Amino acid sequence: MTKRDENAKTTRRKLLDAADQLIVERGYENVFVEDITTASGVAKGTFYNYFPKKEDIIGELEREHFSQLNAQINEISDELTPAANISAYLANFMQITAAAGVERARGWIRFVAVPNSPDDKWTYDFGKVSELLTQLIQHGQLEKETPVEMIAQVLSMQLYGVIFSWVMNKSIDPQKAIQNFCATLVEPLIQPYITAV
Amino acid sequence: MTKRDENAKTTRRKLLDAADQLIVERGYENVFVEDITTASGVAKGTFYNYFPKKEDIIGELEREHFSQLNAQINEISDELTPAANISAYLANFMQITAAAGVERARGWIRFVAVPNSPDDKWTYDFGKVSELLTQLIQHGQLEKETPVEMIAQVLSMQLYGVIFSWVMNKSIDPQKAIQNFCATLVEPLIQPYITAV
Amino acid sequence: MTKRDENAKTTRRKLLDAADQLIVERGYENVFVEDITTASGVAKGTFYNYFPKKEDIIGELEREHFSQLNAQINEISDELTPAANISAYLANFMQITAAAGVERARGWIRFVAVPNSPDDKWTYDFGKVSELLTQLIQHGQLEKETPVEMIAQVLSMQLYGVIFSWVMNKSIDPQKAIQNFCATLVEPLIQPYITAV
Amino acid sequence: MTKRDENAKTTRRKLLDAADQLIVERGYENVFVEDITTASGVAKGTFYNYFPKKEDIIGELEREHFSQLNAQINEISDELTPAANISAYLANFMQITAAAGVERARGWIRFVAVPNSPDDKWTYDFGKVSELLTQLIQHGQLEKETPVEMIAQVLSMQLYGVIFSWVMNKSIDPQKAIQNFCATLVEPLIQPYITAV
DNA sequence: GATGAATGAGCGTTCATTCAT
DNA sequence: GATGAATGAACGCTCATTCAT
Repeated sequence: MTKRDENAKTTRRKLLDAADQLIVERGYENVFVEDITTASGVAKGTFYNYFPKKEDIIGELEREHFSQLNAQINEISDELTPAANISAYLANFMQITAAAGVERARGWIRFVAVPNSPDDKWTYDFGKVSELLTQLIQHGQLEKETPVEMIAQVLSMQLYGVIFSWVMNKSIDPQKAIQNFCATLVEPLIQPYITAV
Repeated sequence: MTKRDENAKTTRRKLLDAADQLIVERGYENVFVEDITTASGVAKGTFYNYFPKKEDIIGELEREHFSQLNAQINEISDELTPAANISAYLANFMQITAAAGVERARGWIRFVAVPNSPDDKWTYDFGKVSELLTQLIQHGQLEKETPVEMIAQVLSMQLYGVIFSWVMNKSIDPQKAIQNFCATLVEPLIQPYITAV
Repeated sequence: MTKRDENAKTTRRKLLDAADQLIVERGYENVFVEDITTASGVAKGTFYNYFPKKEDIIGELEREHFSQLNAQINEISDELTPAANISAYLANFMQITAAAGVERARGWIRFVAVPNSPDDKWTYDFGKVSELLTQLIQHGQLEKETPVEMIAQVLSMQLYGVIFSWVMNKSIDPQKAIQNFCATLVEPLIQPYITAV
Repeated sequence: MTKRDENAKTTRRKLLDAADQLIVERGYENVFVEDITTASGVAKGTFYNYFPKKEDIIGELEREHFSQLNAQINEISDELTPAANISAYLANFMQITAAAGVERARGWIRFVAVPNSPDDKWTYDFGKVSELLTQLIQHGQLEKETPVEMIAQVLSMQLYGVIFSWVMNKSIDPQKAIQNFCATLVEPLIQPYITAV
C-alpha cells in the first residue's frame, strides 16, 4: 500500500471515528458534517470524498458495528444444553450491543426507523438466529421438526424489544433483561423440540 | 362554551387531524408546520396559537393515540385462565397498534428514540401491564409472590420487540407474532405463580 | 389594499429592483441571493417568500422588461409607407432594448440560451412582427399574398442578430445597425407585396 | 516527436474530445472538470497539466471549431454573380454551424455572452465577411466604392440572428432561414455596387 | 507528466419561529 | 384569535483548484 493510500485510509478512519464519537454524544441529527470534519482535522469537502451524502456515513458506521455481531460465530457447544447454547448467543449479542452504548443503539433505531430503510437489519439478525437453531438441529440437539422460523422470530423480537426498551428508558439494564428472559422462557420455548437423549 | 371557544376547539382539532394524517403519510420529519396549516385551512401563525413548539403537536397526538390504549380497561375475567387474560390484553394492545398503521408506529419510534424523549411511554406501558398482573393477583388468579416486575418487563419488551420488528420489516404481521408468543410462552412464564384451585 | 399587502408589494419591488441593478452590474451568475437581499434591506429568507428558486427572479425580470416591448402598440400610420411603418417598429424595439443596456441584453441571452429555456421569447417577438405585417395587410398597405411568416422571420432574425452582435462587441451601436438595415433592406424585402396605389 | 510527446498529445486530444462531446450533451455549465477527465480516462489533476483554467478548454474548443470556418476559403468564382458568391459563403457557414448541432451553438452563445468574453468571435466573423467582399472588389465584381463595412455588418448580423433564433427555437431550420435571406435580400443589398459588365 | 486526495470559499435552500397588522 | 410576511441561523453540498506523492 502506498503512502497515499495509507493517508486516505487514515482520513477515512478519522472521519468514521469522529462521526461515531459525536453521534454517540449528541445523536445523529445533532451532528453536522462540519462537526465531523473539524473533529477529524480535515476540510469540510473532504468528507464528501468518502461519503457522497451525510447519511452514508451512518450506514457505514452501522455496518462496522454489526460486523462485530457478524463475527460472532455460533459456537455450538455439545457440552451445553440447547437452551444454554441459545442463551449464550443472546447474552453475547446483548453484551456487544450494550458495550456500544445506548446512544449508538438509539442511532440504529432512528436510522432503521425511516421509510425505506436502506438495510434490513431485521432480516439479518433473524437470519443469524435461524442459523443458530439450524445448527442445533444439525448437532442433534433439536428435533428436525423444530419450527425454526417461529422460534427465531420470538427470540429476535425479544432482543429488539429489550434494546428498544433500553433506549426509551436508560435505567433498564439490557443484559439483565435478556438474562431474565433466558432464565425463564428459553427452556419452555424449545422444550417440545429437544431431542431425547 | 362561547362561539369563539368552539371555533378555537375546531381549529385545534383540524390541526391535530391534519398533522396526524400527514405524519402517517410522510413521516414526522417530512411534515412541516406549513403543511399542517395548509391542510387545515388556517394560517401558518395560527399553529403557534395552539402549540408553542412544533413537537408539541406530536406529543399531543401521541397522547391522544395512547388514550385509546389507556381506555383499554384491564377487564379481568374470572372465567378465563390467567394466561388467557394476559393474552387477551396483549392481543388487544397489538390490535389497536396495528390498526393505527405502520407509519404511525414508525413515528412513535422515531419520536421516542430521541435524546431526552419527552414522554416515558415505556414507563406507562410497563405500568399498565404491571397493573394487569396486580389485578390478577387480587383476583386470586396469581400468587402474591408473583414477580410482577420481571414478568411485566418480559411482556412489555415482547410487545415493543414485535412493533419494532414490524416497522423494520413491513411484511411481518404484528398480530400474528403476538399471538404466537401468547400461545407458546405466556403459560410457561406465569406457570409457577398460578394459584392452585 | 391593506398596509400589509403594500409592504409585501414593496418588498417584492425592492427585490426585483435590486436584482435588476446587480445583474446589470455584474451579470446573473455573479449575483447571489444574499447580495440581492442585502441590497434590498431584507433577510435572506425573504427572497424565498417571493421566488421559489433563484432563477425565478430572472424570469420575472425578463417578463417585466419585455412588458415594455409588449406595450409597444403596433401603431400603423396610413400616412407612412409600409417600409416606414416597419422601420419605425424595428427602431422602436431596438431603442427600448438599447435603453435597457447591454448587460441586460447579455442577461437575456444567457437566460434564453439554456437547455429547455422556460419562455419562448422568439415565438413572442416573431408573433409581434407577424402581427404588424398582418395589420399592414389589413390596412391595405401590403398585398394579401404577402408571405408574412417569411418576412417576419427575416426581420426578427435581424433584430436578434443585431442584439447578439452588440453583446459580443460593445462598440457596435445597435440602433445605428438596425437603422442601417432599415434603410437598405426593408424596402426591397417587402417591395413585391406593396399594394399599388 | 518522442513517445512522451505523443502521449501528451493523445491525452490532450482525449480531453478535448471528451469535453466537446459532453458539452454538446449537457451544456457547458453542467460539465465539470471531473466529468471530462473521467470520460477521458485520465486523472482529475491531469486536466490542469493542459488547461490552466477550466474555461481554457472551451476557448480551445471554440477555436478548433471555428478553424473549420477558417479553413473555408473564400473561393470566389468568376463564373458566379457576386450575389451568388456571397450566398455560397453564407450557406457554407451555416452548413458547418448546423452540422455542429444546436447544443454546440448554444454553448458558443453562452460562452460568448459573458462579461469580458475572451475571444471576439464577432470581430473574426465580421472580418471574414469583409474579406470576402474585398475580394469581390478585387475580382472586379463589386465597385471600389462598395461600403464593405456596412454590408458585412448586415450579413454577419443576419448570420448571428439565425443562429440565435435557432438556439431559442429548435424547430427553426437555420439553413433554410439563411437560404431564404439569400434569395430575397443579398441581391438588393449589393445591387447598387455591382459593376456594370 | 500523472495521479487523486485535500481543500474551502461559496451558495442555494430550508423551515421553525416571531410579530406587526 | 387569525394572519402571513419577515426572519436568519443552519446546513448540506459543489466543484474548481492545489499539491504531495
